[in-house]
Amino acid sequence: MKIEKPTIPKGTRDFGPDIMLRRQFILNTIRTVFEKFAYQPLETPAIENLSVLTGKYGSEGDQLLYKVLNSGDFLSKTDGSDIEKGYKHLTSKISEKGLRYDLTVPFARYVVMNQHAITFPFKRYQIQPVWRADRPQKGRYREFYQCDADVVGTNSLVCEAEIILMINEVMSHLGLMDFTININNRKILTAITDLIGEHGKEAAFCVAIDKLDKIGRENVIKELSNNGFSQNAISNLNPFFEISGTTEEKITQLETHLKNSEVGKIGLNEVKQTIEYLKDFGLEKDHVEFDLTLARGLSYYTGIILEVKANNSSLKSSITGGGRYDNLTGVFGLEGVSGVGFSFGVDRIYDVLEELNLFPKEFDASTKVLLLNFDAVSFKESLKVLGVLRKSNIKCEVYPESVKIKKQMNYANKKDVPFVLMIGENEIKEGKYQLKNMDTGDQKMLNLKEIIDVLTM
RNA sequence: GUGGUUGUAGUUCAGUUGGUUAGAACGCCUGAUUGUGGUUCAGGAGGUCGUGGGUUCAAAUCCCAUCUUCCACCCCA
Repeated sequence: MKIEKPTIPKGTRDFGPDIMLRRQFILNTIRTVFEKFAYQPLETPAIENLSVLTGKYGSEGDQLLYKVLNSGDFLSKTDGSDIEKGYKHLTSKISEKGLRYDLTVPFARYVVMNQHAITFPFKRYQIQPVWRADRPQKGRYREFYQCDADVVGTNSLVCEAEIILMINEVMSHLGLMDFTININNRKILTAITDLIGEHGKEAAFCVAIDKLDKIGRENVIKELSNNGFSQNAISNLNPFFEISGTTEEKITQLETHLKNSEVGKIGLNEVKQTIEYLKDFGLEKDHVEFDLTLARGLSYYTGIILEVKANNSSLKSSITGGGRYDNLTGVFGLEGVSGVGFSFGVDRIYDVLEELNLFPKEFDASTKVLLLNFDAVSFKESLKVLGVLRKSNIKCEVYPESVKIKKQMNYANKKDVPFVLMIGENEIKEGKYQLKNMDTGDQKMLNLKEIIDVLTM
């Protein structure tokens, strides 16, 4: 049999111990903050019925769904003509399940299925991997974690404000101080599309305007024009391009421009109210910047939208995003449930922290002391000592085989174990053990109590 | 889905216009040192040159296909 080198699928990654320690640091930080804000945990299955997933992310999104082939004879429901009808038709016949694409849609599904048991407003957080059949590149993976927190069943803008508080708290715990929370409101974008006379073309408008900082004004105009926006509409857009200044200044300018649009005024008020709440919370620096060009792709947002980017990072894409959706559960038959949520992209946050060298030096997760294994008698005594040390919550291990001391010491060095404990014939006789500090090379004969004192210092 | 890019030892990489037995560093193993590590010294193992096909007297090197890596576009965390 030919031996082939094992590989992992494109866009997926293994997380070795050193990486996992850092990931857990991020994950634990996020989880702690979610729970402090009274969000409750939820997990949903990795695979969902395709009917739950399809049509929720736009036509592009459907392309990026991983479909799971029916088990058993997946061809049993097909015949030759199905192939001729094309792959989309065939897919529906041979695949009924798919990997989840995000955590929001499964959450909506959960809310609908459990509406009678849920007390609204319902605040839940969910930290699980999601999968997208995208082509991988910088900051983009096919399997990645999302950390979502959503509230459903309330329109209160305090939720939006609390999201901004949570983002600030998480970032500051992670040591990432230089970031920007861009916010906007879908209603404002709807209003602008209406005001320039292109009612209903909001989606195309959003996609184009979102790229303003990336491709520039000329190219945005070109793209709008290509998408059927009239010359007149595009020139009507000019005043909006001129909006600038601080968040307050931008809002003031927009108030003039949007005075004839009901929906625009509502959207603007939502932004103002959210910022007002932030002041009430007493947040000193909120990192919030109003950004009229922020649109975000997902089709279900209807109110405030937000996106977080790390400044001074080579990663230009967002590390956190979210917004309000008025009717997410509507597609599953539950109308009138408004929700707002956001999601931390752990994998991207990891990349940023790594690049900016912001990870704490030590995580205190490795072995504190290694017990050397001299011979059978020493080993037996070691097991007793291990039990005592572990009762004192000391991370410890014995080298499992009685090999050369050099090799055992080397093991301690490789794992950055700060202490080794030598339990040999002499030590057992004396009832004291040699504790060696691997950094300084010092070693002392100590009794168990003294050893525990040193190790728990 | 579109365009580009990458692949040689466990790892990071050299490898001339195609020409003997494909190299280095680090890592690994053994010994100097049978109860004391990091350092040093001596020695050793380790490769179907991503895979498959083609051109050639001769291919890591040239051509084709395929997979893989990374980057950009579309879109997104």
